[in-house]
Amino acid sequence: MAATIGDVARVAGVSRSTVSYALSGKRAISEETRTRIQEAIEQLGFTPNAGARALATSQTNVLGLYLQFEEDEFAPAMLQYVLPVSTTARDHGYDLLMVTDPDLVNAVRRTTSSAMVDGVVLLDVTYDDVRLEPLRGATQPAVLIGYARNGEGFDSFDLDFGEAARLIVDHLAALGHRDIVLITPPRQVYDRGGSYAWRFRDAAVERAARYGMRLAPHYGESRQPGIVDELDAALAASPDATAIVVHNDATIAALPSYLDKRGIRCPDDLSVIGVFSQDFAQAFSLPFTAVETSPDALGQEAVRRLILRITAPEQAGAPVVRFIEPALVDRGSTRAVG
Amino acid sequence: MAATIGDVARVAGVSRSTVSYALSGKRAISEETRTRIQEAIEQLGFTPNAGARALATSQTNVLGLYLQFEEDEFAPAMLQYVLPVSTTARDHGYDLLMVTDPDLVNAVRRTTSSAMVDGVVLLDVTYDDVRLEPLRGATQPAVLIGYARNGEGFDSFDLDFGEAARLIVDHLAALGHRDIVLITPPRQVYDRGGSYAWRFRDAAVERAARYGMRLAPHYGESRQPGIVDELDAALAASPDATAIVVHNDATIAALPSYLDKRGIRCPDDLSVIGVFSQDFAQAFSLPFTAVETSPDALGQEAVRRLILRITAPEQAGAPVVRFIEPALVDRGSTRAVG
DNA sequence: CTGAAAGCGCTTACAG
DNA sequence: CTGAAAGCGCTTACAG
Repeated sequence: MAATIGDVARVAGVSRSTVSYALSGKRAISEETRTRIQEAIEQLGFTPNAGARALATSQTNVLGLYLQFEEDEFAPAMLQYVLPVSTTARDHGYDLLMVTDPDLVNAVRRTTSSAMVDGVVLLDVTYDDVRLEPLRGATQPAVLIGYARNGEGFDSFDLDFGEAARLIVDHLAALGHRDIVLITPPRQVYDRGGSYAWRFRDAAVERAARYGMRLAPHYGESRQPGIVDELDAALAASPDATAIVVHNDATIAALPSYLDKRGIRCPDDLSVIGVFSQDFAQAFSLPFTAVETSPDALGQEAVRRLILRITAPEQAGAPVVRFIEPALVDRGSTRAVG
Repeated sequence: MAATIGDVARVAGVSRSTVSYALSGKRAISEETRTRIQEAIEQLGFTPNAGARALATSQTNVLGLYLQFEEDEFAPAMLQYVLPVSTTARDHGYDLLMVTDPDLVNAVRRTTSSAMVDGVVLLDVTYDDVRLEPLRGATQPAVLIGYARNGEGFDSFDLDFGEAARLIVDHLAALGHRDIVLITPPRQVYDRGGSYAWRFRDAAVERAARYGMRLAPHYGESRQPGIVDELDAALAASPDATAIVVHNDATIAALPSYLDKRGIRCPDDLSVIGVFSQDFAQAFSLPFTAVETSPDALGQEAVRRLILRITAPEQAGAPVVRFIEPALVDRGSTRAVG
């Protein structure tokens, strides 16, 4: 069917090894030979067979991206991470194997030990991530987008959610707020071990305590009508709250409509502050001040690091756990009180 | 590093071919030999090398999924199609190579002619889709999710958008509506050749004309503040409109908030009817009657067909263009007028 | 029921 | 500057 390197060699009148070297540039080829080979390649529409190349070089130029679509997760939020990973990989000459098999451990083991991928990107990382075990036995390096307690030995990239919480509480404290509601990720995220959930919440609680502020955390929901019910309940439980902090994608996306419906004016009646990315704000028309989550930067940095570890492990050095610095984007949805 | 079939053979005390046959089940193996092999496999943690297997069998058990993230597209909507494709593929033993390279033609050519994939799933299909040309030369079968004029020879699966439009217009006509606004996909979708855009619009216009109804189409936007501005303009241009039909994901997602803000009650002041999936409705809490777009069914059917064409081409028969039947899901957002 | 061997299409020392 | 050959790790006729 498809042309092989042998066909190219025959048409160009050279040996197969010469064609191979012309392709890789790993040794000098005379100008004339090179053009003959080039012509043969074009004439035959030759592309090297990926399997054969992988077998010979032990490299696939494919990265594995492992993620799950959880029921309690807000799908649009996850997509923000997939895109930069995909783009960055391609920019460096890597394709992406997207693995969504619910049997995580097996999927990781299968794809790594069959040498389908040169490296692994983990999304939806949990505090005790079951995928790390099979990964330790793997020959391929891995990078986590998120943070795992058992992540030792792997590069990790995540937002500094503790710092994000402190930034927000400080901001509200400076404006004079004393009574705050916090909507956290759904309870299932905690159960599953999504550490960003409690890293943010615990830091917020601690910081608020330092200021002597009242801060009431409530588990948010990811689906209607739960989202609205939970908001109602949370606000009813804190009738004097002057601000709401939302660390929950589905809830913040539904908030503009909720506030309208309840006749709550922002920031006049209630200051609002969230945790989401610029892109997310765009897509959902969110007019709220927020800590930027920077999925683009995170994805890009993670993939770059992974590729460095694949191609130049000695340069990559020791595993790094990098918490990127959050920044507050003021969209004017908070105001001074008292 | 990783154990090979030779290692397994040695440990089990059999030949490599016997191990291979034990793996594939393609010939009878004595019970005793089988268990020895099984033990050796487990002891060594053996998984067949994917590249070697691909080289020997000309099969990768990988499907290519080709999509673009367009600026003017509402990302969450696209994800609905990715998920069922991924899930269905895995259910049939296939992994998914996700290709988002902006250089479409080259990406298709490269991945098919290097034999990285056994089959191709095309998303974001346009009326004159440039990816079909390289696909004709490919040895792998392809399936389109969407419709292309130059799609002859390929299996295609899409919603019957013409019928969807007629269903909606009929529904509104039966309720006595005579003056309707239609928000279509963004202009760029038309420019790019997204046929679902005009298939829906043209059918709606034609059907409305038959009833002697006024139907005013407006290009919707995909980002704020354009969405709101365009809605304002569209409604202002049809001050007597009693219903709005929204065939635009970003607009329908923003509509609840818009209606609240403008104090428009639905369906009392305005009947609303959309084109979106059950899942989309859930995620965005959309209380609107709509034509179900069935991304799950579409993705699943498409992948099944593709796999049939890969594994049993003689059974697959002639290429099929399947427009799945739309159904109206009544959520009570339309009412009788006049 | 099992084995020895050829072959899939590349890359890369080894030789010249 | 170029070629002949071994080897990557599988599968599968061919033989027994």
